[in-house]
Amino acid sequence: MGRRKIEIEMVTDSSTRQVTFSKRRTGLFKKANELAILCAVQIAIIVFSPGGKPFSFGHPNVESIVHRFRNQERAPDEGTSKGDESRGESTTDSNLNQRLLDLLKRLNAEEKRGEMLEKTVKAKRAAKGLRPVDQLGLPELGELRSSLQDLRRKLKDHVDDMEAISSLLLLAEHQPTM
Amino acid sequence: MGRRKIEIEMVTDSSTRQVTFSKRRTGLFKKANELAILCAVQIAIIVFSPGGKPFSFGHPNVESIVHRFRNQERAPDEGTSKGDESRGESTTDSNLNQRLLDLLKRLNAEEKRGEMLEKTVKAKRAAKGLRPVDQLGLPELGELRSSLQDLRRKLKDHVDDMEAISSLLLLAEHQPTM
DNA sequence: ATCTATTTATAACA
DNA sequence: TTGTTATAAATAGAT
Repeated sequence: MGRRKIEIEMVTDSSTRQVTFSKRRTGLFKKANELAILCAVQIAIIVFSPGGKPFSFGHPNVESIVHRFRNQERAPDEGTSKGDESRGESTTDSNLNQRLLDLLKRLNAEEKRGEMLEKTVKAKRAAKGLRPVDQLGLPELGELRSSLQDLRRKLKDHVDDMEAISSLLLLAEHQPTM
Repeated sequence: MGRRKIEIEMVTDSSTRQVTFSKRRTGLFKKANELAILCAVQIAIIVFSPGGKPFSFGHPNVESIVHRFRNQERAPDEGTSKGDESRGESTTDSNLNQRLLDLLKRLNAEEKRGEMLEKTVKAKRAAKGLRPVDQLGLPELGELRSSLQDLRRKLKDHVDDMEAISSLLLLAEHQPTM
């Protein structure tokens, strides 16, 4: 979104990183605020700056949301009359989210570990227009794929879960240098 | 960012609102993920869907971040070699952030405590188009305003602090039922 | 779920 | 840092 496209990897220059953090944090909070108003929902964000300083955003406030989350309360903002359906999903969803993050972290770690892998992937991408995740053959990436397939199997009947998968795929596509 | 520009106000159509929520939540989580990687920082997001279902994102995970936030720990993610410089700032900034949160909590508490106050405020709002915070006259709210003015005075020369003020004002404007 | 026309967010710069 | 601008991205409405 700037003069140039940048890879999603740690910004090496400390100064630039601080600027990026400030600008993107502002943008993120703005987006969160819009989401809260547009959809009339509660949302909380906590982020620590590169220097370890805490910043937070909460609509209506962080504390109440954290509390509600911890108690896994599911008081309907506006009952969509799908009471039963939504009840069991929350836990599942949290688990998915966590797993999604774990997978992303591993993927990211793999990338940085092997330059060879990166080159291979790029070469393959250049040759065809296939999606990166499906092109990888190393054990670790195969494991990622297996995890995805696993997730898909287990979530066949859960709409929100399918949503989680798409999120994972979306994020995976944007992992740096793939 | 779409075919048309939309106003930031609750989407009235329930179906459209759900779609908007899904799309923007995905976008928000993606942005959070990028921020975490680009700046090597910890971040957590908790949001409840219009149906009351919880969704969360955490890098590395929600729990640890919430915990760190609650204990107001300021362990430096990575020393930017600006030891002295960043040392003094973090405390100031954290204090501001904390104060901001405290003020918001008190404001929120006041709302729930007095129905009378709420009605008065609503009546005043209906009468004119002024911002809520500036309309209140009760001791507690006057105190909030004083705090804001105090903050502004003390922070004249600090950019980050001005940012904190704008955040506070932004949040204050969106306090529920005011 | 996909596909564009547009609106936004931002990486470089100044 | 505070603003400006050229581009990359996000997304509203429609398919």
